[in-house]
Order: sequence, then structure tokens, then C-alpha cells
Amino acid sequence: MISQIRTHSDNYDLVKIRREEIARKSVEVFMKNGYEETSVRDIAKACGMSIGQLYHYIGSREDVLYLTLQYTNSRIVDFVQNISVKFDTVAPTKALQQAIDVYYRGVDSIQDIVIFMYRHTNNLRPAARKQVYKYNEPLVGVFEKILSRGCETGEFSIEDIGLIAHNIVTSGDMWALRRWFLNKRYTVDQYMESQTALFMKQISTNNSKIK
Amino acid sequence: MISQIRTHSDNYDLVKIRREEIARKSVEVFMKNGYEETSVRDIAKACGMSIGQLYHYIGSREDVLYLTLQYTNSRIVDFVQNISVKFDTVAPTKALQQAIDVYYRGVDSIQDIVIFMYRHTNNLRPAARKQVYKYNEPLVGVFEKILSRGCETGEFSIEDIGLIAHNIVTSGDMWALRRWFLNKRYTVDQYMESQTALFMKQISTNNSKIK
Amino acid sequence: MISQIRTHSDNYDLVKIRREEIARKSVEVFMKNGYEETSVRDIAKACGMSIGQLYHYIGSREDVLYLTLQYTNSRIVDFVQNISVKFDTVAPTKALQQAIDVYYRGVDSIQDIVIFMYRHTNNLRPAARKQVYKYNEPLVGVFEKILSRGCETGEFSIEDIGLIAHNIVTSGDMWALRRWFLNKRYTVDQYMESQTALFMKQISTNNSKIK
Amino acid sequence: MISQIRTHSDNYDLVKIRREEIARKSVEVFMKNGYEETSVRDIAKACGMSIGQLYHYIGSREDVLYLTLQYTNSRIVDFVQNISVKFDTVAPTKALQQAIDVYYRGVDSIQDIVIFMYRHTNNLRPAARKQVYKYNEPLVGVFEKILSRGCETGEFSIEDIGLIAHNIVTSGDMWALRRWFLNKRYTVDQYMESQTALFMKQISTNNSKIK
DNA sequence: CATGAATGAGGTTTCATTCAT
DNA sequence: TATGAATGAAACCTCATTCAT
Repeated sequence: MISQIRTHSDNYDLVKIRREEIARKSVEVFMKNGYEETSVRDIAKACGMSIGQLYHYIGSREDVLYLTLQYTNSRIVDFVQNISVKFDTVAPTKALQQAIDVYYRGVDSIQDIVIFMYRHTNNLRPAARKQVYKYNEPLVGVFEKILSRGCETGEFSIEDIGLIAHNIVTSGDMWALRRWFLNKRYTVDQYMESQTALFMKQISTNNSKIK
Repeated sequence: MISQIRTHSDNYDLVKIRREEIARKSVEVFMKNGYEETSVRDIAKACGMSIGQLYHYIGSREDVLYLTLQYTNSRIVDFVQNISVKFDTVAPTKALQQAIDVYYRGVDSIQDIVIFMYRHTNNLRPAARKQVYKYNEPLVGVFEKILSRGCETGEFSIEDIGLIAHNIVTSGDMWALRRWFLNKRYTVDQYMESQTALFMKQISTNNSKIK
Repeated sequence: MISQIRTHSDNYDLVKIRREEIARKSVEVFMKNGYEETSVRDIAKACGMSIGQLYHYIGSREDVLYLTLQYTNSRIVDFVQNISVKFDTVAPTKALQQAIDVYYRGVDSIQDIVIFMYRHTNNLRPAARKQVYKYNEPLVGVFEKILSRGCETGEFSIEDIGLIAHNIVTSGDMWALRRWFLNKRYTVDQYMESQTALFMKQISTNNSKIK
Repeated sequence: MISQIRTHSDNYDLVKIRREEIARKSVEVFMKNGYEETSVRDIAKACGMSIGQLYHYIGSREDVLYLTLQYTNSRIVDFVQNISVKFDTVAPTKALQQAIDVYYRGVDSIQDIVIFMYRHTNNLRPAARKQVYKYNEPLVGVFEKILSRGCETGEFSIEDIGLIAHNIVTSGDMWALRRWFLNKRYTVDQYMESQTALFMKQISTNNSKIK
């Protein structure tokens, strides 16, 4: 959905292209300088546009924030979803481990972006905020799907699949949000393995536990 | 530790009192208007001080942020610690449940402050940021202590006490950080109970499980 | 006279047609949003033209103002003149009353345009301003003609016909310019009748007065 | 009344002084460059203030317009009122002539300001506009008072004193508003005398007329 | 000690006009 | 011929901080 943001152009395709360009480049400056510290002038420069051109495709500075958050959310979700499809034929336990692996390593490689998303989604006006949240939700879905499959095969026994999936995701996010704390004790691999092990304790059937 | 912040006053006690006042009042305005939207003038007014007087006790606007983060962290940690002392004589399982109860309900009642802390700690310059982190650490310690005791009594069986404690705390924080997601599915009580149950799966000895 | 305004087109007739269209549509937007608040983009949209096309018929934004002022002046003058012709065979006193009736009611029905004209004619560069003034002058002439005829028939006795005619017109304009004042005390009809009566006192011969 | 305009200062006296300063100086620039063409920077410079200082005493550029309109209105009304008091002991006919003389010459000497007032009062937001109108009203009252006195002494015979007074004022204003028309035909003295003579025809009792 | 007036750089946004397509 | 994307100067306004009183 492109709308909500004021444009001076009716050329839908061009707007779409430019906005993605803006999102992609803006994330970079925001990562480098921080959102609050980045002026519209900086944004325009980073996008290789004149200020006027920039304002053809957005209505306000906040719209750039929205575009970046939307963009990064989509990128992350797409990334995890795309990879997860491959796990559809893998045994649930294995699939789960691999999905966690993908997501946690992903978080590790874009720590700053994850932090950025947690910090600045609240800066958006309510309507935009909700949109961004919506873009994020499928992420939990990826894990729910695997967990469901595990329950069906009898590998997992779970009361509330949604909560576990949510915990898996947020534990991953925490690797970024609390790296000041976790960095001192773990590497990503250690963190990932430990957490995975803990999750397994919550979901494994006695069967698998005995093994 | 008071230092790091430049003062125009040598009266140590007065400075301390005033700074706590500033922190207390500033949190209120920040919650109401947001940090970025609150000007030094607003802060001074909220504190019932003149701008000049305010600048006797702080060196810059950021110092106010530091004071509030320090203050709120301390308040939270103190709160949980104070209550937890009472659990020292309670059986670890019970104590853990009660501590989670206290913390999660606490988070629920100051959701905005928790979000504020996660968002704005990064705004501080590194030195101050580390200080604030340090103020937060004892919180995990509260849970570590209970878990340790449980291991000693044989009620719990835990490989990495620190990680579990950390997970307990951050799961609580998530109630605030992702309320847009969790609110739709749970009440605070449901969330708390479900999470507690899940943690128990990770730490209970077979012994207690059988019960 | 079309000139003064730079064109990109040599098709004289087309230019004329388009400019009238521009004037007609622009008055509408100007009335709705005000001249200062209406951008060239808004004007183009209101005219159903692209910005580029608009600039084929005008040389600058101010030209649009000129066109609208010229257009509205002409419309008003034409309107009063057309109707006044019908009065040529009517007794001067009657004719005057009817002409006043027509003009004052006319002003009442386009109050905003009258105000607009008084306000914005000064925005034009001197040459254009003079043109617009010239377009307005025939209006006074309409009343001068009636007054002259009345002097000839002996119904009126006037020292300075031009001044009375001017006063009649400007009193009408004042119904728009000072409606904030006059609205509180009069309806158009009352205002019109009272002013007409006062003008009669200034121009009636003793003859007619006795009646 | 000072209020309505946002201040950053609570020092009532200082605000009053500065605002009068702003009004006085701003009228000058506005007369020189026009309101629309005068930037806030220009205003500040004309006032001998920094932009920041200017914004201590106003909330927006429009407030400066309000201040100037309020100021000039007050100046005009005060001027006419002050002079008119002297006429209280003069015979009404004489007093009226003198008051007209004072006002019309006044208008002549500040033509640009009168035009400015008619043009830009509409730029104000409604509340401010009404205030400015209110400041203008006593002007009509000055003439009403004289006319009333004339009716009491029997020199004048008037049906609607308010309307005549209003006409006297607006005829004076027209000397400024339509000087492009009137200049060609009259000097200010001629205009004044002719209009006065015409007003006398509307208000003189037969008595005085015979004389 | 206390005050709050003053600073002015720099923020975001608009918009008349041009010109490559 | 017609389009509307692009320009970028300049508009208004804010605000952390200082310092004379």
C-alpha cells in the first residue's frame, strides 16, 4: 500500500520506485547518524535527490521514517519467509532450529536496524504505526507454522503456539536490544543454541525428550 | 554517583535533592509529551524552576534524560528488590512466581516508562548510557538469586541461570514493548501465567514435574 | 487587450478562449482559498490543465491574477451596462433607483469578489494595475449617464455629476468592504433604500422635493 | 488587550513596550515593501531585533500584522478623537466641517496605511480580525456624536445618524482607496469641500438651507 | 544565587518556473 | 505540442544555551 503519504505526482510506478529508493538510502543514513540527527537535507543528499524532488514523493520527514520502517520490516519478513519455505519438507525440529538460526543470525547482522525499528515505530502517527505493526506480524507466523507442523507430527506438544512463536521472535530481537548485556556473556551462536535448547524444553514431547 | 553532570553549585546535598526533583517531574512531562517534543523551557516549567535555576543542576538537556533514566531504573530495581527480600523465606518456586508477578504487573503499570527507557537510553552519550545500563543490571540479579536458591534446594535444575533470569525480565519488558501485539491476545494475568508456566518447564526438576 | 502577457502560443483565438477559461476557473479557486494561498499547481488543477499547458497561456502567476481581475471587472461592468440600457427609456429618477438596485444587489451577491478586487489590484505591477483600473471606470459612467439625463429633464440638479456617480458606486462597494459593520444594522434592501434616499436629497430639484 | 498572541515572556510591561515598538517599526517596512513581500527577517531587522527576540513577543508573522493593524487603528481613532474633543463647544455645523477636515486630511497624509488596513485586515484569522474591527468602530462614533448634537440644536435633521456618519468616514477612506480615480479630478481640498457640501444637503434643516 | 531576555543557526517545507522528453 | 518531474532558494519558526542584571 502506497497511499497515506502525500505525493505531488500521480505516476504510480515512478512513485513506487522512488519511494523504495528513498527507503533504501534513508535506512543507511539513519543507521549512520540516527533518525533524530538526520535532517531532511541529509536525507535528500543520501538519496541523491534535491530537497524538492524528495518532497515530490513524500509529504513530510516522518513519511521517510514510515517508508524505512515499512521497507525494513518487509525485507526482514520476506527474508525469513523465503528461507523458511525450504524447511517445509524438513522435519519440524530441524526446521525450527534452522529457522531460529536464520532469524537470530539475521538479527545479529542488522542489529542496528532492529534497534531502530523498536525505537522509532513509536514516532509514527497512529495510523502509520499500525501499518508498520501489520507488516511485522507475518514474522511470528513463520514460526507458528513450523510449530503447528511439529504438533501434527507429534514432535511438539504445545499449549499456546502463538506465545512460543512470539517468544522465539522476541528473544531474537533481544539479541539486538540488549546486546550491551548479552554480548558480555555470549556469542550469537552460543545465545542461539542456548535459547533453542530452552525452547525445546518447552515444546518437546516426552518422547523426544527421552531421546 | 552524581558526577559526570556539570553543576554550578557546590552544595552537594542540595544538588542531589534538586536532581531527584528534576528527574521525578521530568518523567511526567516526558510521558505526557515525549522526550523529543519537550523543550528545556517545558522541563523548567514542569520542575517549577526558572531555566537559569535548572541549568544550575544540569549541564545540558541530555543530562535531564540521563537523570530520568537513572531515576526510573533505580525506582524499578529498588521496587523489585524491596519486595523480593520478603521472598527469601518462601520456597523458591513460590518466590519465583511471586517475583514474576510483581515485575510483570509493575511493567504493566508503567508500560510507557519501560518503552521510554528502551527508546531513549540510546540517546545518551556512551558514558552515560553505560551508567544507565549498570543501574538496570541488578534487576536480573533478583531473579538469579531466586533461581540459584531453587537449584540449591533441588527444586530447579538449570544450566544457565543468567540466561533464564534474563529471559524472565525481558519477557516482562516485552509486555510493554509489544503490547500492540500481546494486548490483542492476553490480559496481563494470562500473559504472566502462561509465561511462568513456560519458564517452569525450563527449570523444574523431573521431581517437581511429576508433582 | 491580450498583450502584456507572454505567450508560448501564436494561435490568437485559442489563447483568448483559454485565458477566459483560466480567469473563470481561477476566480473560483481564489474565492475558495484566497489568492495568496493558491499555488500555480492549484490553479492548473482548477483549470483542468497541466502546469505546462497553463504556462502556455500565461507568463507568470501574477498574470493569472491580472486575468481574473480583468475578467471580473468586465463581467461586472458588462452586467450593469447591459441592464442599464433598458433604463434609457425610463424616467431618470426611476432609472437611477433601478440601476442602484441592480448594482447594490449585484455587489451583495458577489461580495467576496468585490473584496478580492479591492485587495489584490494593488498586487499587480503598475502597468497591469492601470489596465484593471481602466476596466473599472465605465461603471461610474453608467451612473453618470443616468444622472446627466436627469439633469437634462430637470429632475436632477447636480453640480458635480462625476462625484455623485462615484459616490453611488463606492457606497455600493462599501456594502461588501464593510459588511462586518453594515451587516449588523441593515439588510441589503434597507441599505440600498436608505442610501438611495440620501442620494436623492443631494440631486433632486426643489421641484421633485416638494412632491 | 494584549492577549491572544503567544509570548515567551510573562513580563507584561516589557511585552507591551516591545510590541508597540514592533508595531511602529513594522508599519514602516510594510509601507515600504508591502506586507506579503516583507519576510520575518526583514521585520526583525526593521525592529532592530534578532529573529529570536522578535518571536519572544509574537507567536507568528501574522501577529505582527495584527499588531500593526491594531496600532494604526488606535492611532487614527485617538488622533481624531483627541482633536474632536475641541469641537465640543463649537457649533455642530462648524464642528462637522472641522472634523471632516481633520479626518480627510489625515487619510490623505496616510493614504498607504489606509489602503494597507483595508487590504490586510482580511488576512487575519477571524478572532483577530474582529478585534481590529472593534478598534475601528469608535471612528464612526466621533461623527455620530457631532451629528447628534446638531440634531439637538436643530441645525441638522437626520433620519439615520449612523449611516451618515458611516458615509462620512468611508468617503474619506475612498480618498485613499480610489485615489487612482479621484486624484485625476480633485485635490484633497476640493474633494473634501465637495463631499462636505453634499453631506450638508443630506442633513441640513430647511431652516439652515434657506440661510 | 536567581532570572529570563536574547541569540541565530538550523530545522522543515513550499512553490514558481523550467525544460527534457 | 504537452507534460509534470525537478530545482533550490527562501520562507517561517524553534530552541538549547548564555550571561547581564
